[in-house]
Amino acid sequence: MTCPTASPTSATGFPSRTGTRCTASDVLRWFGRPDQVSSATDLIEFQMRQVHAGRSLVVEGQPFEKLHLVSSGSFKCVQTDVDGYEQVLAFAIHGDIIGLDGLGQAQHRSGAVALEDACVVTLPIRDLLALGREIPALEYLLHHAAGAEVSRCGDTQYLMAAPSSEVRVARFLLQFARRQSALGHSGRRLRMCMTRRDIASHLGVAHETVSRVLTALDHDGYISVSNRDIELVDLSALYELQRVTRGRQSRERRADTARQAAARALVKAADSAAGRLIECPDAR
Amino acid sequence: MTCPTASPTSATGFPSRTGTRCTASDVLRWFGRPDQVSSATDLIEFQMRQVHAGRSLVVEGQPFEKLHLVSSGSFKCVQTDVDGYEQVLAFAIHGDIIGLDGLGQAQHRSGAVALEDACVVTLPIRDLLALGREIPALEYLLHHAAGAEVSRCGDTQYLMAAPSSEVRVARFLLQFARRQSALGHSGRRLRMCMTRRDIASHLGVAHETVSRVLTALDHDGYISVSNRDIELVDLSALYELQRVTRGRQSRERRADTARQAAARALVKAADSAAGRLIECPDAR
DNA sequence: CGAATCTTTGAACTGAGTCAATTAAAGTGG
DNA sequence: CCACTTTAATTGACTCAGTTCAAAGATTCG
Repeated sequence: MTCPTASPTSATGFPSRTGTRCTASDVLRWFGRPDQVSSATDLIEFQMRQVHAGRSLVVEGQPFEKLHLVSSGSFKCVQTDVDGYEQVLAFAIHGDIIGLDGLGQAQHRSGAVALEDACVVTLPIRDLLALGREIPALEYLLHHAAGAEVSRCGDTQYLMAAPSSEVRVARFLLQFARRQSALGHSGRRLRMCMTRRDIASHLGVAHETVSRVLTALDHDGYISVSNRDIELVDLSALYELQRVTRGRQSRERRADTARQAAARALVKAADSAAGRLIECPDAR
Repeated sequence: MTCPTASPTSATGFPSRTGTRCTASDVLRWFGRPDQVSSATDLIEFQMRQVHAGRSLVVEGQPFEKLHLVSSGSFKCVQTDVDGYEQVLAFAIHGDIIGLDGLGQAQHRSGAVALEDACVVTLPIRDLLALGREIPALEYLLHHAAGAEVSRCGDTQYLMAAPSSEVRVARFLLQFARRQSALGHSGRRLRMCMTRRDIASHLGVAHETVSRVLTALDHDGYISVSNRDIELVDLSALYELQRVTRGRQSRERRADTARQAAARALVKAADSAAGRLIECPDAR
């Protein structure tokens, strides 16, 4: 869930200090619906909560009582199987809502762990539903978040279905970049707070492979990796690479042809096509 | 989304003829909430629609206006990328709600194609939301469906993240069986209406691999494949196989040891563990 | 009955997993 | 603040599961 019209100002202007309370007006502005703000929404307050790096915000099996709107920091959403293997389902950043898997269920089936010190707005589901009856914008917000969550699952599956690990990583980077830029952040310079192992789990590959692919993409000039900071150097080339569904070319041929001028034209054509799964993030 | 307390009687008793209208009471009973049925819900009618095999119920990019409750038949939910590659996101059967990806969005991002002649109940979202205000059970139904959809995404990711294709297929079969048995159908004898290619797309493997794995599982006595009818012969062995997360044994060793008596005990132990991702379906 | 699609099977190649060892980074405690 | 421990990341070598290409059956449908 990203805010479609968020400006950098509103992003930074959002309250993020612990102990601070946050009004429904703040939340609505945050989601790009300042027109829905009223004196009534000014009076509705939600609690904010700080979560330290490595701590769980939601635990698997916990009764479903509230949703969490990420105000700052980031989380990984995980599901642990009987043998203790941790599957990373998603990464939640700024503006995402955590806990939607519990909607209408008795308990959460996935947990959420903070990847860095973070701050969330707590939205008790009972309150939210009650308020939603009087303030349609709040009800809409919930539905929008749920729909977006389902949609994003499709993106993730598309990501995981890629035949080569190189493509998976490329798609992951582009998806991540796109979400960042939708929030008014840089879509080129990315801070990856998660470990390589987390990324690997999310993509369904070995963590060594993630490491190798990142190194390879760096060598080939697609990206620039420095520890957990990744810069997308050649966005259009990366976009081309990510498109490969099957029977991809060898790295040499790609470097010679695909990455040339033609790429840019193709990106534009693809970008304007309807129903695209991954958009090429704007240069910022 | 499956009905937790559905009995075979209520399943077959649900109206499924085209042209028939279906009341909110029918829908509530269908979802195991007969206590919520009232004279008011008797008066609310929803249209039913028949969809022939191969026809689209929802098209990608279509404006979001309604949800569809599958009354009979089955569907595949798909997302097509710019190059025409079709990613199968899920299979919807009896009792599932199609179109939740559009909730709170302007349009659908995934489509739905009937795998066989099917019948659905059309739930216009405007009506549903309006009715939800007066009849909380209907609102709850929507939320429950949305939460279940998100949860199921986790299952699918777990499925796709499996390191070996054998495990992916095993998990897929068990998931499918579990959903069938939750509806009061057999969890052993499965009718797979989708093509091998559809399964392959959903699992993120080559369609040849699906074919090979099914043949292998048949030879090893796990299942019995006859065209699109698959019988799960040894459920506990299949459950054991599915658990393998990494570094699996060779097929011979498995056949010698794991499939023996020990398996059954392990299944029971695992079955009672909380938070399991895939339950071992009951024998029916 | 023929065309199209789906399914199975074979053979060859290779990408990615596994194991292992080294280096780097991030905590921890004195 | 530095030594020490622990965890994360990188890199190499080896092996094999799974993709790809190809071609032969089976099934479905008009």
